Amino acid sequence: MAGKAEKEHGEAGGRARGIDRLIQILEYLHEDGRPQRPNDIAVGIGAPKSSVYEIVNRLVDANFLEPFDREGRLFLGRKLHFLGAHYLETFDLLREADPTVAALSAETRETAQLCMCEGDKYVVALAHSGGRHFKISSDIGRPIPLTWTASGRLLVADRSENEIIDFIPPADFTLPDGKPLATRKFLSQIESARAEGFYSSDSVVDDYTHCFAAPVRDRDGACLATLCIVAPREEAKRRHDELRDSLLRHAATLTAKLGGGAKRRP
Amino acid sequence: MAGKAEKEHGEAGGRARGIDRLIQILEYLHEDGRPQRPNDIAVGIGAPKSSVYEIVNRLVDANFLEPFDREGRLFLGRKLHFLGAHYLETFDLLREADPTVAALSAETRETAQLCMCEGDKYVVALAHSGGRHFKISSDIGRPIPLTWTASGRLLVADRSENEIIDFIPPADFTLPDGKPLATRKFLSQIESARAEGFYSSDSVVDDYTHCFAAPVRDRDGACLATLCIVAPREEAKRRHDELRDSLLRHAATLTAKLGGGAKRRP
DNA sequence: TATGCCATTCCGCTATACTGGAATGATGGC
DNA sequence: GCCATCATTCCAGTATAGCGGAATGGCATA
Repeated sequence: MAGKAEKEHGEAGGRARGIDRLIQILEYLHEDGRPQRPNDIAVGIGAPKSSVYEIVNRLVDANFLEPFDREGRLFLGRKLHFLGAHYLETFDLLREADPTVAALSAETRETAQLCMCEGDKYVVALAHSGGRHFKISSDIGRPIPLTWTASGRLLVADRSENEIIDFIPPADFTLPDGKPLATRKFLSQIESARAEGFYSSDSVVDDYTHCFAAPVRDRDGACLATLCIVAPREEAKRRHDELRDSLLRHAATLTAKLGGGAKRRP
Repeated sequence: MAGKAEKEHGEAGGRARGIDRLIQILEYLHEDGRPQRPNDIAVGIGAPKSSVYEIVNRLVDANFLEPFDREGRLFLGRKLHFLGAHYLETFDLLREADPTVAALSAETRETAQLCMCEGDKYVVALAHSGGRHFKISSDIGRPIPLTWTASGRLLVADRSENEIIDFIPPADFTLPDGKPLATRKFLSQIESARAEGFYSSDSVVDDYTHCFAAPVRDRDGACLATLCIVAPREEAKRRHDELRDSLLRHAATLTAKLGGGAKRRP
């Protein structure tokens, strides 16, 4: 589960099994983000065309993929939405969190998200855009280095310094602009996040947003996820305290709903 | 694509391919609705245990399945949520409809849904529960005969009588209580729904709700989906006109949004 | 501790799914 | 119209994925 010795499946070498091809195809479309032809997919994942055509047809039959246009492009299918919705209903954290995220977004009129670790990366698990149609970032489920986000500081804050260094891939200490993030600096930011139970910073992914993050804890006090607000920098500065308070209040409510809130784990 | 000569994949006979097993497993968990052990899944879909264990492990690695408890039960995984969310963003109708469904639900304080055809069946594609926590029906994506629902009348109303009879499997003219639905009656209900641009009736699936449905149309006037309200029968009777008007208004807005030139992005 | 039941893992065999490459079809430029 | 280019489908061979069955492990109850 942890992020160390991750066995690679879609590996090079001999022939691959259908299952792995299937997973590759879905993940590829998800990551690439745009509808593609079977041929493009084959090239994209480096698989034989004949195999991809064969599997893709089966996936269309099952509504895991869906025809997108008349040029033969395909994209993720409706069935995935159905399965995903079912997952949400069953998974306590997200089920409970969804109304909270919606309420926070409605109250602040900014984009609100629930973020989590996925392996050694950060992902947005839920998002509600604020009133303005600024285009919700909406990269739900797209993994990003933990180091790039305010939430990341909180998500790793339960670990010791050594564990953190061990946990985060060295490559992730390079920011999107190519500049390095000093380990020492990162650790001290984490220390501050841990102490405050809150962290906020300008996004390093874009040039115009500021992100506020607060931890959502289980009953052992472990940080399961972060609730966060993404706002234009202007707005974030002007309404800093208001947004922070709103965020902290909702995060506390959600933690309470989950039966959490105790201190640290034993 | 239509619902006639559907080639069966998970069929009996020789050995099955992994892809088909995978799809079977996910659909089985979705339909059964509760977390299961690999062994239960194997029995449930009638597949060899060794195969299911093997595939299930791979699916857990890929987060398509997720450990559910410490007794080894598994359920649909987070990745499915991510893929499903991505589908939603890309699919105009659902992306546009989501705020409408939310608004309708908020305004009426009843459960609101967007329903569509899936092959020759009816499915709920989006749902927002009303204020009360009556437990949202929330069978998102679970196929139901079109004949069982108010929405079904509208969803087939674009077809001729012969086409309808041809389209709907004979078995679906049996209602959940085992009684038959007369073809003639069904057709005349459709005629009425078509004329009114609205249909409402008590649910035949349960004994305490009433369902209001209105069409959402594309620019050619075809019924893409229905917007609907599910309310307790008491409430539905008392607030009948109010709920109908609210529904029709939102359905018209949504139709306008889509007809205004909504297009898919390349 | 012994016993029975069931879930899970292990293992060798072989039917077949995946593949490479070639044939066919579609598209667009000239 | 006639190529050139690329997407898609067809096909036969073989590496291997899926299978059955047997071994192991877990967890009760006696």
